[in-house]
Amino acid sequence: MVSIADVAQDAGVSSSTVSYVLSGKRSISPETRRRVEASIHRLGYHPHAGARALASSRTNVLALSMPLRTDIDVPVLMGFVTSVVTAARKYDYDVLLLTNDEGPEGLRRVANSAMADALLVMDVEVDDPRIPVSQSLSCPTVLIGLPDEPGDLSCVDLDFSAAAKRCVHHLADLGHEHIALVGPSPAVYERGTSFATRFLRGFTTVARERGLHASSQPCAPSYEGVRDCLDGILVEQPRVTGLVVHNEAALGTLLSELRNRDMRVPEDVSVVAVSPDEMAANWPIPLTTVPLPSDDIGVLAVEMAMRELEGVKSPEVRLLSPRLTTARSTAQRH
Amino acid sequence: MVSIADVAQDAGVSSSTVSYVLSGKRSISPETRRRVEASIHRLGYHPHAGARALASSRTNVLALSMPLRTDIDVPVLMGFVTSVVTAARKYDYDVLLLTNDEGPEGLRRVANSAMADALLVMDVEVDDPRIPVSQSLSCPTVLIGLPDEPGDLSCVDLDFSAAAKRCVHHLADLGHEHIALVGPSPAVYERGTSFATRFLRGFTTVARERGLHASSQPCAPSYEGVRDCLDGILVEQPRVTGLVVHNEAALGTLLSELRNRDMRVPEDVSVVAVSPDEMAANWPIPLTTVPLPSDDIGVLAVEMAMRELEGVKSPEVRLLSPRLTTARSTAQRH
DNA sequence: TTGAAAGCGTTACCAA
DNA sequence: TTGGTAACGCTTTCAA
Repeated sequence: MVSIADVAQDAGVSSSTVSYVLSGKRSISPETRRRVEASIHRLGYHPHAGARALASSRTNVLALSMPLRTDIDVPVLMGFVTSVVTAARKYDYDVLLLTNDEGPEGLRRVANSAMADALLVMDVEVDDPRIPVSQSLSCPTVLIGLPDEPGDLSCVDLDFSAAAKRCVHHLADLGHEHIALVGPSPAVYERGTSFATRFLRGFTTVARERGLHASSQPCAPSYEGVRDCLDGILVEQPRVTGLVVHNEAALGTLLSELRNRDMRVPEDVSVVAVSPDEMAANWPIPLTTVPLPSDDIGVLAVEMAMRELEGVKSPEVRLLSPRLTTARSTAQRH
Repeated sequence: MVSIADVAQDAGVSSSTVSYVLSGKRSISPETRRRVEASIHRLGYHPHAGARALASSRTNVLALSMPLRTDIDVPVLMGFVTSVVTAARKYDYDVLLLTNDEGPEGLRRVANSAMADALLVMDVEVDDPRIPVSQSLSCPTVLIGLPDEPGDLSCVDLDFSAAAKRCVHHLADLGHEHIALVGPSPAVYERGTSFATRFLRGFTTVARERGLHASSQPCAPSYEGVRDCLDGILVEQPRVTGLVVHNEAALGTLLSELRNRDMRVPEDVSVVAVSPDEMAANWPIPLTTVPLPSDDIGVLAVEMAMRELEGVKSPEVRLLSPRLTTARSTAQRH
């Protein structure tokens, strides 16, 4: 392996000079810099990450803890992951992927053995065991999601309460008086994933404010789940004309089941959905949506981690304002 | 930070002894081992990964290179990723995630800077730029997928040719004489992803052998894509009674579009699909499928990498035999 | 069965 | 603007 010493010898300088050329932490004469860079190139030198980490106590690695579930929407998850990795590279960071099957121990292990400089924790639940562990670790941590007690950990998420409110206002503005929420899978509520609760709360609040008749149903992403959910809604609210869908995985099935029941969108029922950015084109009808900006969230999570690593920023909670893009799936009530 | 020297002092032994207690690379008296382990526990010692990597030239990290596409089926991808991470942990390995937006340079960077011991490359294309790079790296590499020229790299994938054959035989055995293949997105063919071609070839070969009338259409995963694809099939083959679907992302839309056109499954048309393991339950009707065993493939990829790292195994190509599980979506031709 | 000590490749401090 | 040189924390060879 070609080391910094080889480069130094080749360029006729000391190894510390080479190091400084690389890091830019002190000024180097143009001539020296040129020679060093030439040697680096000629010898095909690459710094050794382990040696660097040892000497500088910096790994340039971020650990990303990912849930291991089937009831969560996989494309959304993947959106986070890719945007985190891509954003991290902009800061010359790499990403180590942890899954939750190791439990919170993974975070502890990685932090203790100095494999990563900061921790990103996805899909946090209200009472997530990874939270106390992260807090005990004195390693900068950013949570993607919003637990009840973030303590001094940073959080970033979509403002799901505001998102629900936008959906309800939109339907109310169009004259709908009977609306229903198709929520996430029951399992999501049960394990206390806060975005579900926050969305539901926003939904209920504004529905009441606007004097609407509103109900809500969780919805398993299977065909039966969607069918039962629609049955439930139509029993409780036979006059429903507006649907808010907060369940990306069930959306496709739901739309085709509506058609199956001869409920036309938007003539018979308006549909507004929370949906990943990219999916818009995949539906039979352009959907009015509140996009779930997984890219923005991932990028922001990385940026917040970087700020904390630079020591110039204390932990904070950032909730992104939702946008609502209107399309043909919502219309004035007939 | 508590180091190995601290442990050694606390236990009254040398630091090399502590190291050997940890690695098990030489025998230690029970008494010494006990004392050392007690000290480790008491002081909360954790080995420093960077120092280890520097001294041993082993990182215990695997790099996983992931595509960054929207036309690939995301749940399948995620299946690979999670199974790789989980399997890696069994060998005390962690996984560094690379995306293809950095291009093949990511692999080079990670290997050169000794951030990983081996490379796993997902979703390889026939003429993938990551292949020559990997070959030049003298770093054990396992490809997930099967390129035209694997050279001396290991490969693991489902035997897609055999998978197609099973599907066609199944339909032929049920008496279907006019069948069609709903293939992946055109983009997948265009960029030469070999599984698409291998599947198509298997399909065509057996269809001819069995004397069937067969056609095939690529299919974009959008609603329009599915509609156009079905239109195309019904024009070319109005008498089709059997459909082979090799397009996980389009499957849901396709089923609902069939229903929309009053084509009942399986009464009017039998459907057999290549589909991720877990999805089976999500369809309105239990589907006859050839499961895509992403878990098995991920596990196998890790195992092959481990064998190569142990130096006891030379590169090999492993194609997994497909299973076919029958369900209600395929039936005897009426 | 154990210890001493020489690396591993960088960084960063102290001098010049 | 540069060089010398201690760390950094661990593994492993050589000796005992």
